[in-house]
Amino acid sequence: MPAIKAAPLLLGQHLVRLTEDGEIRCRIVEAESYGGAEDKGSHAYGGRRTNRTDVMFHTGGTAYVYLIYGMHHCFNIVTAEKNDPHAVLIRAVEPLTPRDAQLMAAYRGTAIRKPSDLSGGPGKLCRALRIDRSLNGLRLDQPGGPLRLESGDDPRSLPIVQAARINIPYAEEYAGLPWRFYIRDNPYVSAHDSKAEPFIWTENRP
DNA sequence: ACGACGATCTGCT
DNA sequence: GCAGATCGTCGTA
Repeated sequence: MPAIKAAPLLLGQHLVRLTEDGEIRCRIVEAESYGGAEDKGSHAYGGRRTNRTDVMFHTGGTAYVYLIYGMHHCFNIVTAEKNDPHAVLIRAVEPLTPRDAQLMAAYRGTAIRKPSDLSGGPGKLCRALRIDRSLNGLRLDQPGGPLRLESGDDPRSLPIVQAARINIPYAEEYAGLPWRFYIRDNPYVSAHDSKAEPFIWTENRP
């Protein structure tokens, strides 16, 4: 399905990471859509298919992980059919239990003063969950896999805020589009938008 | 083969 | 609020 439709549906869903230290469970609280070859903000703009963007052309449910600024990883979920490059960038997650939070904090290796320090931001959550490019191209629907997506809260019950995407000034007319979704007032979200109106997701939104 | 730059984060002012 | 880190990727030659 198109990333713009998949992004709000991913809110509340669980992300499960299996490492040698055990399993970490969290739920997605912020997601940003990168939709199709026409999106000037997307790595696959114009249908650009390179070694890096190749997995964006895979079928929905595949992980797209890349390195940014030479030091941070970003994790995306591919959402459409083969050869149609839609993906949703996961921008923030919330640990389900104190034990999950504790393991994530250990992986972060920096002082956690507020919830968003732990996993509020695409690079932070990747560090907190030990996600790197070794997971690029991974299927997220494999039981027992190192990283997987499982059903969690029904997004229809969540107050969802739709706001502009972050940090894509080069995207021209696509830069300001409200293609970022997050759970209202959630402390793990990377950036709140005071002007945006929250809504309850229905079949016809967005 | 080279150079510019990025879907970010951190620490310091 | 802002500079610096740090390297894979991609366009250009």
